[in-house]
Amino acid sequence: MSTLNDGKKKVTIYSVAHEAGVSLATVSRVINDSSLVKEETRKRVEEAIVKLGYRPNAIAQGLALKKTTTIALVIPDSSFLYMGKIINGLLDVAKIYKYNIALHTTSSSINEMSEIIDNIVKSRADGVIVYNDCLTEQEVAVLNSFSTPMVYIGHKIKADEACNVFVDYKKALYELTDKYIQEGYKDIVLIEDKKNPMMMDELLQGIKKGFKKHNKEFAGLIEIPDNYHNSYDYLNEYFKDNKHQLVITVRDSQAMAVLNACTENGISIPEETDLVCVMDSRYTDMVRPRISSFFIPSYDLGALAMRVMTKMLNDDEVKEKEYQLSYIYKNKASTKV
Amino acid sequence: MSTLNDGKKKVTIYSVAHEAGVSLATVSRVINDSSLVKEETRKRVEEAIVKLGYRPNAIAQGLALKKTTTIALVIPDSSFLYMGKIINGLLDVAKIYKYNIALHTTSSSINEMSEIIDNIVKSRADGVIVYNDCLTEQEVAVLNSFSTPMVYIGHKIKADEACNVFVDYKKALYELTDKYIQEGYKDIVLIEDKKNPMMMDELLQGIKKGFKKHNKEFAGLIEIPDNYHNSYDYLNEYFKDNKHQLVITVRDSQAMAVLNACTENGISIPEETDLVCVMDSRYTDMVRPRISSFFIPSYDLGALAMRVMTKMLNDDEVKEKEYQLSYIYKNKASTKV
DNA sequence: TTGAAAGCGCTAACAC
DNA sequence: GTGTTAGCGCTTTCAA
Repeated sequence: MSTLNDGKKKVTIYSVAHEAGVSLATVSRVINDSSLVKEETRKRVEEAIVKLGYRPNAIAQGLALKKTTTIALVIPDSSFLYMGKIINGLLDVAKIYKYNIALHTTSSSINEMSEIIDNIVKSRADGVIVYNDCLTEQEVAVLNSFSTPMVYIGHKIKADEACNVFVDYKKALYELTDKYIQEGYKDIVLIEDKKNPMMMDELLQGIKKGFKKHNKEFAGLIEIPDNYHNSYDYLNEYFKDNKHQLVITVRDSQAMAVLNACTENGISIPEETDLVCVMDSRYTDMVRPRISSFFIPSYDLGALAMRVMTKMLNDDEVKEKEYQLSYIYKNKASTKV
Repeated sequence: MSTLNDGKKKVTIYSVAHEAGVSLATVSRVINDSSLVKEETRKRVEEAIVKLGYRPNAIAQGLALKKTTTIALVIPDSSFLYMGKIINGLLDVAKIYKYNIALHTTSSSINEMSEIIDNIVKSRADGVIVYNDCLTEQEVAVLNSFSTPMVYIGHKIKADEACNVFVDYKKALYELTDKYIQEGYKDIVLIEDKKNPMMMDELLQGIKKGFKKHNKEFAGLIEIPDNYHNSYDYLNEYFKDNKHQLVITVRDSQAMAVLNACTENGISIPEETDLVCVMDSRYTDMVRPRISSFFIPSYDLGALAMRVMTKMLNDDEVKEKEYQLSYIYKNKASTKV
């Protein structure tokens, strides 16, 4: 009977103004908490708003104010297990500051990346938060030319306009390597992770530095296929003829592939081989033996990134550009040292 | 020296029109691929666009066209491991149709949920894709009153205006239960997952139906604490005095908790107890023994949801409202049957 | 304390 | 083919 919610009633600021018998300017003042509105008028307007079920149109506000209160987030399309915590951190503080998050994922195609940038620019996001390798210098330049504030998660970047939120993986691996060499370990290998080239680079640097300190040279980088099943098959063959004192992997799935391949080839962990997974995940605690790993504060990485972003958006000049968070090494059952 | 990228040059459709010596209407026609533009003019405009680095302002377009080409996605803030694949599927087809995704996560607080809805309405998303339990009927009603197209992922909902994309978990569990009872199993238990009440309900219905078929009554629902560590501790105690023929869990972490707790209490899987994890994940293949599970087509669930959404946005009337995807049972090393 | 009016950048009739 | 103009829904001076 009633036509209240029937058709697509478009309630605008005009409808409210009309209903309340005021001008649209006054309504605008009310919804923006401007103080210069008589209490009585405010009440009338608020009633009209409720009565009509009015919600300000953020798009129109965006046009008028030249800001969208949305932040673009660019992440790789692969591992949501790791990105998940970052996203949670990010969204939690985005909520506090009333920012929306537009999610963009990158697959490897380079062509596609410029489309994403284009998209972000068109959508006039107030800022961009980018994970690691996702952007090239060129793309950063495009963003900069539109003076879009940017924060990088995961590693340091040189771009003038960008802030960085990161963990010092180089240091982590340096310390680990150093410790192991001091314990007399000689045969240390690192399993490559093709999905994280930048991070790999840092890890390698850390290990090399550790070796150099002891006047040795690192030559233990092992390339394996991409996904779990392929890499497991590969390693299953590999460990038929090879054995190492310490194996370091980047992600949990690689560590588990090593664990399974070793076990099935009669190499016991940690008795014969120590195993360390750089990036912690809950699953490293679920397998047996539990896998030693670094706790990476992913949630905080995300939360901090967003916090820094709001800072850039509000303060004109952000003094601090680099924010380093620290890891914690968790010694578990897969290592003797 | 040059001021090209220096200040925040705001290049609008006017700048381009001026640069090309045409009216803004013509520029609009060019960027919208309207055919009625002389080739020569088009070229001139395109050059001006490149020269000035012009990108249409999606916000202004949104205002003029009354659509934003963004879809709001509402998911629980917990497991990105499972949501990850759904998101990937969703984003892949969103890219094809040039839609943006605004990500919203819900924590349990009810208060907060209405804020999210408010936010979505204000942002004038063209549509909303919601995972499972995330919305109450009331909230659906609000969305409907703004005639926002909606698709639900994960289970059937009765809302008139919404489409559903789902997997029939009830049937899956019914079949599983039936098979096991036929094999003579009597002592079957289901571990509760508090994070997925709706899904739990379906699973329970399926099991009960299976029991009823054999004139039995199911009474094996086990409540355990929420996260992995607590539930592992709990189960470690539990399996000191208990043993079952078949244990069913919802997620991989629960299955692994059961696996570890059983093993550490001398209950061997699958010799003494069969273990099934309903929701497949790569990790169920990484532990030993590999855990039997259902393959859930998460990626397709996401992709289909987005596809259905574009359909709703383009066709006025969508005939098909329910889209069922099928699971595949994967019999692995944790089960004898 | 309130209202009138000029944008914000773009699309879409409607003219020419 | 191309230009003119009236919105889209809101914010924000500037007057009153």
